[in-house]
Amino acid sequence: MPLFLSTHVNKVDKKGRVSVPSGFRAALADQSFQGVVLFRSNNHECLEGFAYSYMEELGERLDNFDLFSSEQDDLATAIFADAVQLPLDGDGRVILPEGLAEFALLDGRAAFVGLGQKFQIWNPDKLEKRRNNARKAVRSNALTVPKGNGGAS
Amino acid sequence: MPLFLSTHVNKVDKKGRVSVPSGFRAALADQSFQGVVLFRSNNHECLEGFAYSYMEELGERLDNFDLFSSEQDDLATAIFADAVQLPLDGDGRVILPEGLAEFALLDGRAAFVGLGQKFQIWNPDKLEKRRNNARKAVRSNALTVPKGNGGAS
DNA sequence: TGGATATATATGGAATACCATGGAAAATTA
DNA sequence: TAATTTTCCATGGTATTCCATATATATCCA
Repeated sequence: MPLFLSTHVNKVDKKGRVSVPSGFRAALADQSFQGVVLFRSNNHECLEGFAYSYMEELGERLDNFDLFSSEQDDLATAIFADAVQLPLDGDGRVILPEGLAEFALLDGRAAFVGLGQKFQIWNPDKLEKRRNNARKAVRSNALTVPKGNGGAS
Repeated sequence: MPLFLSTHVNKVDKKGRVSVPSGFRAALADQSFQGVVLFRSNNHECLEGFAYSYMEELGERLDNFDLFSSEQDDLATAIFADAVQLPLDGDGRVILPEGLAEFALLDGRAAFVGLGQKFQIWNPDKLEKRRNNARKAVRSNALTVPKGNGGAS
């Protein structure tokens, strides 16, 4: 299973083009759709990115909510309605839609942050704070990665 | 299952290259990805190293958290965002990214410390102190190795 | 047992390939 | 035709590969 790992900062040119880090492209290699899916994060001022195949899995998970529950509706709206599907060009770049770039406060540089199954795109300056907060949270809440299905509620 | 054992001190050249001890390489032999994954330790001024397969396992475990929960987000950020995936070159070396070398205070030499499933990379001088402390802790707390699935919560 | 040879490992430097990036050309749309 | 989007190509920088040498470890034979 390919994972999104590490952090890479790339430039956004005036046409909104950004190189997807080559390591991330490798994680997308054997997909039917050559590209990424992006949408606004619910928790931070950043973008969330997935492989297309993972979106399908997301759909299945949402099925675990009651079909007409407001939670299901809210989540589906937040995720699917807002998502954009961006193809890679011949040189491994995508074009960030203006609205998304604005939302994530991306001026000229974009930090691709690998989070395993997904990744995020941050303004490099904002990211630094976020990182420190995450580390702090892990330490102070004594968060650990559960064995087996330990995290299931 | 790969086991990392013993301690080896190797040189870091000016390009940041270090030979991974051959014993460690043997532990990585039958892996899909020929290389190691490194990130900053949360507890010490050293680096932690894993086989790629271990990261895959971590990824699966993290999947057990709700996808957009802050716990999932914090853990993934703390673990995956900081991690780097380093391939072995033809001679069994990796190149240490500058940021990581700096964090672990590695100037020209790196001590690879086998810890079973994982290993650490230390500044050889700092390691000596750490070792004494660890031995002391084991003695005074009468620490022992749990048997079977002792680690399960 | 000692010495010599062979094997494996570690290390340094040079050649090569890859990737990110900027700009221009071609194609598409209005 | 003008404006936009998409594809293509050129370049500089960086990372990866290749080769050559030194050091240590193991093997073999006398």
